[in-house]
Formats: sequence, C-alpha cells, structure tokens
Amino acid sequence: MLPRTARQLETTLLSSRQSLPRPARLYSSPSKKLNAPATATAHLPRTDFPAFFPPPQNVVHDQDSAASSSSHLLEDFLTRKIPYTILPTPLPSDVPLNDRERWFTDSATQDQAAVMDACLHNLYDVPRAKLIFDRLRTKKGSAILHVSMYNLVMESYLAMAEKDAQQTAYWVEELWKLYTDMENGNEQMSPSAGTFALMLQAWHKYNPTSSNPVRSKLALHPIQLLENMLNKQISVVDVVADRTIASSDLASTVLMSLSQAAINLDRVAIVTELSRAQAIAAGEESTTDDEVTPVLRHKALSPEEIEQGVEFPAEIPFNIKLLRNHLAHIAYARRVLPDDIGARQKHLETSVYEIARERMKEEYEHFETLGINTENRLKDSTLQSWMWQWHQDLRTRLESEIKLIAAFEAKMLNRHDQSTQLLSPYLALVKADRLSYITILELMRLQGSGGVNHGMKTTRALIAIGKAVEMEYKAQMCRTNDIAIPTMTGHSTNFFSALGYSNLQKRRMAAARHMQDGESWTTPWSQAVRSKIGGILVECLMDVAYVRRQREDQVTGKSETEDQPAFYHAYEYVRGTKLGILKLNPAVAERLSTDRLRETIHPRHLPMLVAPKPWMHIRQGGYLYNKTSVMRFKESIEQETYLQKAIDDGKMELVLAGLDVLGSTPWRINKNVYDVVLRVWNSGERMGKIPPAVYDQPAPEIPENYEKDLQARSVHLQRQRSYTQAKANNHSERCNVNYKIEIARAFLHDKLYMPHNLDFRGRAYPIPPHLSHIGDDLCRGLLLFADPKPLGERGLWWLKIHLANLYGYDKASFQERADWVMERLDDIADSATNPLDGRRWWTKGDDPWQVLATCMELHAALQSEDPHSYMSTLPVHQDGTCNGLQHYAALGGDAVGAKQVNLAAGDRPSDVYTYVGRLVDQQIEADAANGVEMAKLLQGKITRKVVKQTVMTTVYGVTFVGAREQIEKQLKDRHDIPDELCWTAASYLAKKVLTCIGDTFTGAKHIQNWLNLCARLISKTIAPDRFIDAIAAPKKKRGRPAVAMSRFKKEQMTSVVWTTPLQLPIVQPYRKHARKQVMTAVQSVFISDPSSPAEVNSLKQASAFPPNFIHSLDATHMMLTALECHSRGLTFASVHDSYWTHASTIDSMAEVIRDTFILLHSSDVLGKLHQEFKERFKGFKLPLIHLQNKGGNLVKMLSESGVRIVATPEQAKSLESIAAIVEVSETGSSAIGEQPIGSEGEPISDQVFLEELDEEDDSIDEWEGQRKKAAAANIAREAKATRELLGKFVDVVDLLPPLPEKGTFSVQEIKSSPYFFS
Amino acid sequence: MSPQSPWLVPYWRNIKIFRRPRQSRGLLEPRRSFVGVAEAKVQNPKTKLSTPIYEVEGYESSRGRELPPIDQWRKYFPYEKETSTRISLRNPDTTDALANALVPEGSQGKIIIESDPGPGQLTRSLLKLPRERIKKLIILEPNDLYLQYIKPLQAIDDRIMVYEQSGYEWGVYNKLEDAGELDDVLKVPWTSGVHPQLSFITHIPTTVLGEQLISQLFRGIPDKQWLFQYGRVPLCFIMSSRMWKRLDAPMGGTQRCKVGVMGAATSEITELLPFEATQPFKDHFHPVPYAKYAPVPSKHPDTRRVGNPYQVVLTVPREFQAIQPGNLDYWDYCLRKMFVQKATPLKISINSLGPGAATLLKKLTDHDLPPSEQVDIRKSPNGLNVHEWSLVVKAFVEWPFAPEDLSIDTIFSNTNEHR
DNA sequence: TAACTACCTATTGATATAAGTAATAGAGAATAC
DNA sequence: CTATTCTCTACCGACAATATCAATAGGTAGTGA
Repeated sequence: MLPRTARQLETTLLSSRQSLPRPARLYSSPSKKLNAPATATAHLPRTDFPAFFPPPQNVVHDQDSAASSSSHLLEDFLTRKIPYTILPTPLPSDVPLNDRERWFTDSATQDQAAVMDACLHNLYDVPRAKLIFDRLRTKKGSAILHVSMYNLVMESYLAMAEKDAQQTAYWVEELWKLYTDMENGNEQMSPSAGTFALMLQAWHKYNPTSSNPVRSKLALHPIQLLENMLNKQISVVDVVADRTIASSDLASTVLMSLSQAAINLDRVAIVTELSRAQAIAAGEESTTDDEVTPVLRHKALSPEEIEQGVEFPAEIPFNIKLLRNHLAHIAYARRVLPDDIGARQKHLETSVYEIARERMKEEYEHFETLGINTENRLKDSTLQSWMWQWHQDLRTRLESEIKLIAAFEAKMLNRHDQSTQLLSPYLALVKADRLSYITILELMRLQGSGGVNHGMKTTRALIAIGKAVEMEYKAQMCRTNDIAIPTMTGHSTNFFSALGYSNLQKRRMAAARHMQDGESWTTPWSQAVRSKIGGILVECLMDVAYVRRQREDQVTGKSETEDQPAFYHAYEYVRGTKLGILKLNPAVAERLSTDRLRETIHPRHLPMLVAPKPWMHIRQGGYLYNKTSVMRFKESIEQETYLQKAIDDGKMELVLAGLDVLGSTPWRINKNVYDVVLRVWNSGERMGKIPPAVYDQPAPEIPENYEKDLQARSVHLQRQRSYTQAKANNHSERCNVNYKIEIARAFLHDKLYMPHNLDFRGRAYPIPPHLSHIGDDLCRGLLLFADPKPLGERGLWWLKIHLANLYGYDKASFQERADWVMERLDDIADSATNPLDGRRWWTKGDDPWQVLATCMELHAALQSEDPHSYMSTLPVHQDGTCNGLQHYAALGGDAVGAKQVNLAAGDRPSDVYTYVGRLVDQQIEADAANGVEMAKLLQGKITRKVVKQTVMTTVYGVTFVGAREQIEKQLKDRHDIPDELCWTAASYLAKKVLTCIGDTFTGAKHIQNWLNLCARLISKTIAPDRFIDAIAAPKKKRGRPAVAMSRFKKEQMTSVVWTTPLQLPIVQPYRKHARKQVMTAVQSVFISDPSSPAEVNSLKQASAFPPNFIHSLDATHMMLTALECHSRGLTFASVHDSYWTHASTIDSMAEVIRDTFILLHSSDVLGKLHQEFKERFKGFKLPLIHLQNKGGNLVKMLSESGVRIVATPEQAKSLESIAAIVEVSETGSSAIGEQPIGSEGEPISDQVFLEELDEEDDSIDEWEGQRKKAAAANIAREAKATRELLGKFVDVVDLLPPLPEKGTFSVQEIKSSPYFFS
Repeated sequence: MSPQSPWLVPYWRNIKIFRRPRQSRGLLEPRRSFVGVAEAKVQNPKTKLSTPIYEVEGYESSRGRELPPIDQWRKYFPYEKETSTRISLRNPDTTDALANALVPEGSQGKIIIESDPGPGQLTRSLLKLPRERIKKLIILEPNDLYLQYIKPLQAIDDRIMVYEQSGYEWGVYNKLEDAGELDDVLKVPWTSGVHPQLSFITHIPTTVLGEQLISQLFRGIPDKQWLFQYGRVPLCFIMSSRMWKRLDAPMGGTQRCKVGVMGAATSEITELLPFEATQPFKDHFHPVPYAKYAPVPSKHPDTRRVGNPYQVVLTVPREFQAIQPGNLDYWDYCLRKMFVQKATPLKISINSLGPGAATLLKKLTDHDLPPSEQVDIRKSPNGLNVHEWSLVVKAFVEWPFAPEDLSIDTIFSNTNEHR
C-alpha cells in the first residue's frame, strides 16, 4: 500500500540523516566550480583570514605593558565627561505636520517616498515617481530628503531619456532643471559626486555634437561642471568611479572629458589625479603597496561572471572595476573581503530561494520516480514536495493577480486624484517566483509563534511577509550594487586611547561613506504597506495551496478524502475581543515536527560562514547582503534617530567595535554531542529536555456526571484545555528541536559566526534565532569554539569546575568542585563514551547537554597523553552571581549586599538566595513564637528555591503581586502545604521576602527608588521649546481646568534618555501608541504607526528605568570586557552576564572582568547620570499639579529623598498639598513659575519661570485679576488646591532628588574576590 | 496581614467562594461552605444592625422585617463595592405586579427559587400573594447587609428557606438537592408542558458575570442540566435592557448576536412586564447612582453602567429543542466562529469554521433536498433563523473533516513561562 | 466663469464581541462631564 | 476637581483585536446665473 511505503521512506530518510552528504552542498549550486574558491580558504595564511583583527601573537609579546597601560587608558576613558547625543523632544500629535518633520518623518510621507522608490526601480513608472518626487521636495529640510534620493531620481530621468525616444528631450530637460535647482540653492540640497557623474553622462550623451543632441538652455559643459565640482571640493576620481556609470567605456569617456576640462581650466593637480586614476583602471599601476596583493587582477572569474559575460579584466585597457576596487581599498584601509572567501556566504544569502527551489523540485521529482502519481501527490508526499506544488500554483496565480492589481490601480488613478495608495509598484520589485517562496517560507517559519498552535497571529504574519519582501528587494539591490565588503573597521591595540578611538572613528566613517556612496537610495516601507503586501500574498496562497487529507470514518470504516487548503484563516476570541490567526492545515503541521526543514530557513536566520561584515552604520553590518539593523528598535523612531545621530557623530565606535569582536568569534558544531542528539531525536523518546515524538501523557478522563452537572463540566473543560495546551507545547518544542538539529547538521563541517546586534539598552544578542549560544542547553551543548587552545594545568582545573557548575554543584569552593569532579570520573567516562547505553549520569545534571559536552571534553583530555597540552575547544563560562544585584551593590556601596553577591572576597561563594531565605526563616521563627498561625505552618519550609526567583526579579522591579505569584508556584511544587493555603501563605511570604531583600540591599533599594523617581519626574515634563505653545494651546475654553489637565497629558512627550559610558544614547521607547485598523486582503489588521508621535507612558517609563539602567550598565561591562579580551588575544563570547572563553584563558579573562568592573564602578556612574539629567533636561518644566496623587505618596517620597523647592511665602501658602517639599524663601525668590492656563496673553519670556523676579508677585495678582473678571461664576467653584497648583511649573532639574548616600563597600575589594564571577 | 474590611472584598469572591473573611476561620479549620437553614436561624447574624445614618420615625422597631421607606434606600443600603452593580427592584408596586404576573391567579403549590433577591422587595410581594399559590420560597443571597432584611422573614413565614450563597455558584444547587430541598419537585417530562411547580427568579447584575449567567443558563437547556432536569422550568430575569435588546434582536438586524440565537433556539423569551412598567430606572430600582457625576439618563444607554434601563424578562424552555442533546458544543462553535463576520454572506463567512469548510456549501445548497432543508448562502449569519442554523450545524457535524478540538481557544495563555 | 446643489463614495469613529474574571491588593490613570 | 471604575501588576530578547455601520468629509457632475 502506498501510505505504508511513504511512511517507510520517511523513516529511512530520518534515520539516515548522518549519512547524508556533507552540508556544504546545501549552500552550493550544482556546479562544482563554485566550491573551488571556498576550499581555497584553507590555504590562505592564517593572518589573512579572518583579517578583521590582528592575529593575537602580535599583541602577546607586549601583553603586560599593554594591559597595564590599557588599564590607565580605560580609567581615563571612563572618567572623562561622556559626550551626549541630544535631539529635540518629539512634538505632540496635534502640532502641525511641517513642524515635526525635520527629525521624524510621518508615515504618509514615508509611504510616498517608498512608492516613489518602487516606481523608480527598473523604471517601473518614472512619470509617477516624478509626480511624487516633485511633491516631496517641496518639504524643504525634511528628514526624508537626501542627496542620494535626488541622484536616484536623476539617474532614472537619464535612463528614461534613453529608453523613451519620444520623450528624450523632456527627460533631459527635467534632469538639467533639477540639477540647476540644486546648484542655485533652491533645493537646499547640494549635489554630490553621484550628481556630477550623472550630469557628465547626460552631457556626454545629449550634447549638441553628440549623435543624439538635445538642446537645453540649462545644460552645462563639463568645464562648468568641473568648476562646480571643485567649488564643492568633490573628488573627480569619486565622480569617475561612481556607481551610476555603468560601463568602463562610459567611465573612460567621462574621465577624458573631465581631463579635457581640467586642462582647459589649467588645473594641473586634477589632470594628474585623473591620469593616475586612468593608470589604475588600466591596470598599469599597482593598486596598493606590497602588503596586499591586488586581488582583482589575478582573480579567476566566477562561473556566474563568465555566464553573465563579464569580460576578463586583462583584456580591456580601462576597467572601472579596478578603479573602484582601489577606492574601496583606500576607504577600508586595505581590509577588503576577498571575493573567493565571501563567495559561499554571498551565494547562500543571494540564492536562498533558488537553492530551496532546487531541493523541493528534487524531492518532487524523486517522488515522481517512485511512481506516486499526481492523484496521490497531495496526500503522500513530503513537506518539500508539497511546497514545490504550492509554489508552482502560487507563482502562476501571483503573476496574473499582480497584473490585475496594476490594471485596477491604473483605473483608479484615472478616475481619482493621485492620492490613491498604490501597491502594484511594490509587487513589481520582486519577481513572482520569489514572492511565492517568501510567502510560503515565512508562514512556515512563523508557525507556532504568538502562542498559536500550528499557526500565528495574522498581523505578525502579514507584516513579516511584507518585510521579507522588502528585505529581498533590498538584498537584490545590494547584490546589484556589488560593493566591496570590508573585513574591518580598523583596529587598534588599545580601544580606549584618544588616538585609538579616533583611528577607529576615521576608518569606520570612511568605510561607511564608501558603502553609502556605492548604494542607490532606498527607503523603508511603512507597517501598513508591509501588511497590505503580506495580505495580498497570503490571500493568494490560501486560495491555491491545497493538501489532500484522508481519514477513516470511525463507524463505517470507510476512508474519506478531501482536498483542503494548506493554510487557512480563522478568528478566535480572546477575552471577548477578536483575534485573526493564520493556521496550517493539521496535515501540514504534523510534518513540521518530522520532516526536514532546511529549505524553510532563510539565511537571515542562520549563522554565517564568514566573519560578519563589520558594523559601519545603522543598517550596515552583519550579513553580507541582507540588511539588518544594529539595534532592535521597539516601535520608536526616536530610538532610531538618536542612534543614527550618534553614529553619524562618531560616538558609537566602541560599541560597534564590540559587536564586531563578538561576531568575530568562530564556532563549530560539536559533532559528538550532535550524534547523541540525533540518536535521541530519532528514537522519539523524551530525554534531556528533548520532547518525545508522541506526547506521552494520558488525556483527562470524562467524568460521569459531565452531562448533567454544570460544575463538573466546567472543571473537566479546564483540564481538557490544559491538556491540549501541553500537547501543543510538546509539538512546538519538537519543531524547535527539529530546527536546531537541522541547522547544526547544515553547519556540521564548517566554521560558523554569529553576527550580533543590540537591544535598545545596549545588550548584545546573536542574530540567528534558532541556534546560537544564547539559546537553551541543547544549543549550547552543540556549540564549540572553532579554534582550539591547549588546556594547560589551569585550563584542566577550570574545565573540571565548569563541569561541576553545569551539573549543579556550584556552591562549593573551586577546589571542592574540582575534587567533586575527580570523585566522579567513572561516571564521567561512562557518560562520555557510552552516553545512551551507559548509566546516563549526564542526563541528571542541571544542563544535561552541556554536561555531556564537558564530559566528553574532559574525558578526551584525560585520556590524551598529556592532558595539559590537550587542544580544547570547549567554551568555559564565568557567570556573575546575580549580576543585577552586583551592579546595584557596587553602585550603592552596600557592604552586606556586596558580600552576598560575592563582590567581597570569601573562602567559598556566597549565595544570596540562601541568605535571604535564612533571613525570612528567622522572621518566621519569631512570628511563630508569637503564635502567628501562618508562620507555624511555614516553619522550616523556606528553601533557597522558594525565594530565588523573587530575589532575582527584584532587580526588575517585581511588585508584591508578582512576587506572591512566584512564591505560590514554588509552594505548590513542594506539596507539603495544602493547596488552598498556598495563596495566603504566598501573600505572607512575599511581604517578608521583599522586606528582607530591601534590608539586605539597602543601597540598592535607595538607588532603585532614586532612579524610579527621576524617571517619574522626567516623563511628566514639557520640553522648554514647547512649553510656551503648550500652555497657550487650549484657547477655546478659557482656562477650564479639565482642558488644561488633558492638555498636560497630551504634552507629556519626554522619554527618559541617558548615555552609557560607551556613549550609546538610550531612549526608553514606552509611549501610548495609538493604533489603527488597516484593511488588508485577508482581514483588517490593528497596528500602530511608529512614526506618529505619542505621549509617553510615564508609568512604564518609571518602572522600567531602574532595570534598564542596570542593564545598560551590565551591557557596558560586557562590551568593555569583550574589547579588552580581544586586545589580549582571548576568544570571547557572552550571554549578558555569563562570559565565555577557552578553559586555558579563564584566568586572564577573570582578571579582565574584574578590572573593567572596578574601573566602571570607580567612575562615579550615578553622579554622571545625575549630571547628564541636569544638562539634558535643563529647562524642562514640570506642572506642579502632577505632584499630587493619591495619598500624597510622591510628595512624601520626594520629601524623604531630600527634595526642596523654593517658593515665596505667598506661594507657599497656596501649596499646602505639597508642603512637604516647599521651602519658603526669605528673599522672595522662587523656583516656581506661574502662568494661567490657556490665556491668550502675550508671549512669556523664560525669566518668568526662573527664580528671583521681584515683580513676579505683582504679575500673579495681575493675572488673577484678569482671570476673575473674565471667568464666570462656575470657575469660582474650582477647588482651591488644584487651582493653585495648575498654573504653576517648576524646572524638573530643581526637583531631581540628590543622590542617595553611598555605603562603605569599596569596589577595589572585588579584585581579590574569587567568586565574583565563577 | 492587615485584617481586611469585608467591604473591600471584591464582589466575585463572594459569589464564587465563601462569604466569610479568611481571618474568621482558623488556619486549618475546614471551610464551611454552606450555612444551613437551621443553623442560620440559631446563629445570630455576625454583623449587628448598624445604626442608620438617618433615623426614620417609627421604622427602627420593624427594621429588617420591613424594608425602609423606598426613598431612604440609599441611606440604609449605602454604596458598597460588593453590591454596587447588583440591581434590585425597589418599588413595591412594581414587585407586586411582577409577583402577580409570575405566579398568577390559579397557580398552586409553586416552589420558587429566588436567587440574589437583594433587600427583598420582590420576596415580600411573593409572600403577600394568596398562600396557596406558593408552597416554598428558596432564597439564595450572599450579602450580609441584604440578609439582614431577608432572614427576619423566616420568622414570619415558614415557607422561606434562606441560603447564604449566591445562585451564581453552581455548587449551591447541589447543596439544595443534598438538603432535600427539591425532593418534592416533580420530574416532569419535557413533552408535558411547562413545569407546574418550579420557577426561578433572579436579579441580574450589570456586569459581565450577569450576562454570562444568562448565556450559561441557556446552554444548560439542551442537555437538561441544572434545574432543567426537572422539566421545562420557567426563568424570570430582572435584567438590563441592553441584554434584552440582544436577546430580542430581530433576524437580519445589526443587533442580532450569538446569545440571541442561543436564546431563541432554546427558549421562548418574553417581557414579563412591559418595558414602561419598570421605567424610569430611578423610580423602580436600587441603587440609583450619585447623580452629580453620573446622571441617570446616561449618554451611553447601552453600557453596563448602573442606572441604565432595566426590565423583567421571562424565558420558558421550548418543547422542541433545535439543539440536539450533545450537540451544544457544535452549536457553540459554529455560532461563535460565524458571528465574527455576521454581515458577510455565508458563502464567504463559512470559511471561519475550519480549513476546507467551503465544502459545506455544497451540502447547504444541495438541490436534491427539499427547499426547507436548504440554506440560501447569500444570507449572512445575522440573517439566519434557528432552523437555518440547525442546518448549518448539522452539515458541520456530519463533515468528516470538521475540526476536532472545538474547545474555547487554541491560543496559549502567556502567563506561565519562565524557566 | 464662479457658485451652488445634489449625489456619490471614501474615510473616520463608535460599537459590539465572549463568557465562569482560577486566586486578588493597592496604586495610579481614566472616566464621568 | 469628586467619586468611581478601570488597569496593571518583572526587564529584555519577542508587537499588535476586528467586522460592521453610521456619520462625515470630500469630490464630481450638473446647472443656471
């Protein structure tokens, strides 16, 4: 029978995984030639690759001096004043658009620009693009306008002139017009090298003596153009080498005419420069000095290039590529990624879809040869073969659909104005063939996300697909542009010296500029457009993709089949609101946890085969062609704008260099562990956190009285639901593991690299989502460093300790841990040699897969002749013990706390959790003695485990409710407390635990409060340049307080912003984004417009600031450590507060960790933050009314932290509700400014709001008088306190509490604490 | 732990769990889930009658037994979070009329369960009816203050049984049975007309819970759960007009909704008193909201706000049930999914039922069937009558590839992550 | 040609939806107008 | 400018409610001055 055969085949495929061809094939095309360059890699000298950083041995010899001097430099670096990035606060949404556009483009404009971009691409619809462009460029000074946009438009005009013979004159004329406008300043946009390259081409093609003359009054002769260029100090060579000059012939012509012009102008230097360029392009002059061999001339052409008819460089006298390459070498300071080395990665990135297609097709045809006829194809084939089928159908469908859409839109455009939103230009950017793959692959990838079983939320899917299309378009552009890729941004033996820094900066900026010049302009799509595009694609897919399902009727035994959509759309209700979801047909979902998946993974989600492209700019770095952002932005353009500015200003060098260091660590797959994983996987059994193939728990039974008893029914339903959920979880876990195995297999014989980027606090994350060292135990167990280092005596010792740590034996002293391991050598050997058939000791450890990997490493080392010279690749970890609290303790100088988190030395590690547990226990004892029932119940039951999570999460600002929940869960797990009492007990305990933590980390507590208060105040302020407009805004209702209050709410636009010691500006993204419904083909989708301004969410701003600040600090520590480790030649990787290196280099890393931590915390971090707030938020006004809240808590807290504001005696009288923080001035000076709300008075000068204005009292009276007259009786009813507060403002800087006092602990002690990181 | 004021205990806790504050129990003492009648009689009310804020002349002596003058209710039943959304009939004329309508002349030996009566105006009207009409009146009331006006009635009239629990707890009905309270209720076959003895009355609060209760009770009918195991028991709801509008919404109208179809499928639903008989709200009900900031003719009359119109509705289970026993989940599923796009023709909206659900269209339009067994698929879900719905559900049930898991949602609750 | 109206359609805003809110303290924001 | 209800509750990685209908805005076409 057929089904049986298929099943057998499937198992065969599964079990034979190991013997499948090596994965290199996965990424190579069928042609063998391509592999050749890749294998050549091995022969390259080590120094050349990875060439990003100098080889360690160069540094080693002066390591000591470097280390000691670097420590001074680092100290200087950290203690200097941090340069801030300052941008204006966003304006509220009711401010007219024009005023807002300089920094933050709104999405309507964004959409226009994106449509224009699409219309220009391949000259899809240049006339339309021109219409849009002409509209856009009226917005002078808007952030969206950029010279490269102008250049692209002009390039298209020029191309149109050529393409459309009827209109040549028109386009040429428009081109010159635009140029003239740029030159004469009308556009406020200065021409660039690219502009001149275009104009020279225009001249060349259409000058009066050319074969196709176009008369234009505005046309300029090259002489004039050259003059203009020189005026703007634009390099002629840049012009000649510009991207827009398509052929060497053309470039040569341009060069000649420029030379001629230069001769005419008698500019000898220019003539020389040009002739040298010519020599380079002709290959007559070595492009570089001896160190680097000129790459291009000797490079063999790739098969593709031969196919595309690229000519051999040597055969033509003028090769523009040579010149461009030369320029790249200069820009990148000679560190250019050789083509052959990048080839596989490039191929991987650019040909994903082709590769996927080949594989699916292969699979499909394979089934064909097995004689499975088309009739059963839908039912019996594999996932790949299905996908191939869907793809065929979808592609055809899309081709016709896109035509329909284009026709429809054209009709609409005729009927209506231009304002109709267009989609067809976007759809034309990427071929239907690829659109089809993108759609299918993205849906497969997102399966199981968002908590949806076998599916996903529609919104996420549509946006993701839209975005994938956009990415594909941009990746294609990258490929077309084919800019040389740098392998470094420059390096320095010391990152922290002024010289080292400015070197980094110079080099990175040159490289970034080179990259930018080489790329044509493009612009991101708005979320709405993405979801609409996604909607169209998904709708079509659902319409054409089918699978055949078969089932047997349970009664008749008759088998039934039905063709069903492979993907379908449905709605669910979540607490009464609808939620649209896309789901996979169950038949498809089943395959995802069994079939092979590699076709479904985009390289954008895989590790890389070469070291990542160094980060040069906000979207420039990481993968070679796929653009990724250096920071993961929340829906906040503010964050993006700040970062952009900081990078432009050259402040981000160390952060970017840090990311490059993290990305440069080569990894490989642990083959031995992989083999074990695979065996477990294929066995389908549950082990080491790998879920079973078939969920192994029994379903709940239906109770007898289910039919009659409403209560029994609801209980059963609940059980049923949690069972279903557990089962679904099992399935999705299984899918996840499948992904990991698949990726591991693909990279089994390769070095791999993890490109990193940042979250908004500056923490670094590897980009590949499935398999990276940040992943779970399984991922980590599968990864090894690629480069081995000899263990040495210490290394061996550390390896043992590492094993003990992973197993869970981490509370003892180092030596005890090492001894513990020695006592278990037998088990270890058994685990290493006989992982599955032996005693399986490793599976009982905390992190079984890593334990296994370590067992294998240790065993191998011990078995080797000389364990000390064993070449080890296993990463060994040093973890901060409760890192957040460590930072808090260091900031606050908490002696007790410092001891508990091992900042202070001890002979064995302290454990905060145990400590807090004991404290709580003591209090309980006391309570029990006093007869408190609950205490008696809980006596002796407070283990470390009960309090652990709560202690950990206090750093994140856990509240009572959260703590209670955690503790309740733990208590329930113990099973020795009656279930119904757990909740009450948890309430009781939560209070105790929170108090105990507060008592232990008093300094931390104060700092947390201080941070929280600052954020609370800042997020309620109004920026100085907005202030006057803000209070004058509500004119209609003559100072009705309600209006004023809501006005203040609307004017709350200030996010908390600060700068880390590495100069990274951090913007908290929490705002109250308004969301709108957007219609798509599938359903309407509810999304926010990130570019529309929104008030801050001050609650979130305040509660998230303390953890975010601490995280920005630990991120800084990590980056400093990474940079320093790199300088010292150590391999380094990190998972936030867990730092990894080779076993042999743990000692040096430990030293670095301590040095950087001490220096960081010796640099008065908080003082600097305070100072920054004072400067950054200078003049920001806080309406006093915001200080009032229920119970006067805020005022109380402010008062307790020592805040006092100065007020005149009169003012003081009216300020009773905030009396606790008012200080009456004798001199009559006041920090409180007053301004009646909404009055249409004359503009108010700043001084009114500042202190020391004698006349101020008069002015108050005057205002009051006016108001009384104007206002009717109802205003008189206003409550006194509020009226008094409403019109009053204070500078937020005056309200910021002084820093809490620091405790006695000195961070220097950390130097001698062995268990600080362990 | 600071002793919590019982007033601060949220409403639902009293409904779901046990009324007494936790502190009143010893730590390990088992929960007392039920206060029996006898016990309640003996036991003095835990809370003493508190001194009223304003004395009403001559009233104090009869307080509890009698209700305060109806214009004084706000003072005797001040704002309390627990009861703030519980709407109770206050006007004795209205309750008299209602009592008469519910237990009309000629009724005999009725057993009435009155759940959540509030202060008990309606209870009193029922007791005032000629004695032979009502045999037993079971009161389910959890609120201490209200109980102070309910329990004294037991001394006057032995037909009353008071249970200090809300009728919203399913458990209480098991208690009633266990206590033999319903022993003398006949099990009347579904085909033998409306139940002659048993009736159920409740005030529905203006909360989600109230609305839930109504839809839950409808859902109990097809499988003859709850009181329906005794037969076609009539239910009387004092409910918001907002809810009534939903139940009463005409086919094809924009108001037509899932609960409306479920109601129509299971019961005959009528206004027991005309709408006007209970208007305006402030003349008939308690509590009347503080007028200054929440004026009673509200801007949004269709919200759950206290003060919006209330009325009296009677539902009687139908003899013929469109929902076959055991098919409830299918109905639920189909209605829920289809009403998402309630104004979209079946032809399209049917897809909400699952992958490939479009094949059901063939069945619904099968020309071999008599026209009465076909459904016009150009109609939209809000335009279908109960019969048409039963055809849709039938097609769904018979569909071999119908989704198997019809449970409420497949979305994981994202509450229990973190390792 | 400017002005006006009737008519039509695209956009915007408001509203309802599900249904045991598992257990629930306390602050702060929002809402009622 | 008070009473009451609603919301939220641990940071980050990792983000999301939607169909329907009435009302309004905005545009077109037609018309007669």
